[in-house]
Amino acid sequence: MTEVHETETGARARTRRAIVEAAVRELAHDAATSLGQIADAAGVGRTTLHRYFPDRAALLDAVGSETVARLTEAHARARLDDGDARTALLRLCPEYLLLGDLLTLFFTGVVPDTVLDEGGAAPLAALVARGHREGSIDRELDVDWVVGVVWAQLYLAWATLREGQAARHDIVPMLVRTVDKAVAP
Amino acid sequence: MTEVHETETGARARTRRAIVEAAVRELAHDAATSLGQIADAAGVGRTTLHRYFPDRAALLDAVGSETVARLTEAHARARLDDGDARTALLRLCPEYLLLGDLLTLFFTGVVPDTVLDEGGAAPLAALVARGHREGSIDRELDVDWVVGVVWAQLYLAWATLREGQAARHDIVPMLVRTVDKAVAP
DNA sequence: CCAGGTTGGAACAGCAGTGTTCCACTAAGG
DNA sequence: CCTTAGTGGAACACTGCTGTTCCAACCTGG
Repeated sequence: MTEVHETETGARARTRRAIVEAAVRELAHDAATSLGQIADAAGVGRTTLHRYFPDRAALLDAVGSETVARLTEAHARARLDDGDARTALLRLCPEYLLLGDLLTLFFTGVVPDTVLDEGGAAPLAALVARGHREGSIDRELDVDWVVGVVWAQLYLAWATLREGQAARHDIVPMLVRTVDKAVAP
Repeated sequence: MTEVHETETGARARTRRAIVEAAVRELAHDAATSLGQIADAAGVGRTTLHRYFPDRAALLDAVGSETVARLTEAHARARLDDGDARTALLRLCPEYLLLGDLLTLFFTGVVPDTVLDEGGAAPLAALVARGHREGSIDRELDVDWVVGVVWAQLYLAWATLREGQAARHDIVPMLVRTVDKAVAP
């Protein structure tokens, strides 16, 4: 994790970003997309894609790193340490929802879980554990189960949003409501 | 839907079942498995597989039919019309969980949603609508959202079970508990 | 026992994706 | 202006999957 992509010349950084973003979009839509498809979506030749990412695995790695970075930002914005754990958890939901397609990649396992365990998933588990100690989260439910329920509903919310079956301002209240009720003691 | 596979000679029916079951297992594990992989898992030559299912689409169709059939059985066992809707919904959860890998196929969209809409998914939506009328299910939540929450948690429960991270007798109570709390008014 | 139904293996052509090389083109910076 | 980093396209070999054909072996019931 000592890459210094940020310091590369403008053009390179821009191209790299375009490819990673297109990869996220296309992979979320179909985990088995071809590299050619991703290159097209990025508005870039397949040759160029291979110049930045020698093979599929390298591109997937980059997508993984992107995921962890965006996850970390979301944690910061939700201020997980402020107030009681359940309220913090409900603050986190809309932030996670902003991750969009990354949620799909995370959930469908396109990004290897190992990447995420190394810092992406830990804060949420810690938050739930705090809720257990405080008593703001149902102690009858395993930490893993609570984490799973939150992720599952987030993925559902994103899928609904993406399909255009409901608007964000309709979805978020229902998401928060069902998560709240499910995990409350 | 006028196939008469049941009336075929013993050997043919047995082989056919073995292939479909292996397909469910392998496709749940990896939606992009090759037909050769499925044939191996079924303990059958690839030639034989092609004899029963000319191409991939035909096999997927068969898996879809299997899904609808098993779904219908589950609905019958749960007696969806007995008692109040929320209680019936909670009865349905363990029944659905018995579907195992089929849950994964359903959820990951390996089986085209159109197949399921034609009879697989309707009863659940109808049940939730009844719950809304009765008042046993939270009216603040869309029917679609409630259905989604149930499916998402079922999938989570099955995934946890399949990974061996928890036993069925630990999972089912938590599943029922979170579904109940989430959908209760 | 033996004829018909059933099977598996080998071999084939076709296709799509991958990763590579090479070369010509462009545009931005010194 | 002219160098140079960055790019895209064409072509290539290679791999793995698909769907097909053909044939030898096999049981299994009559």
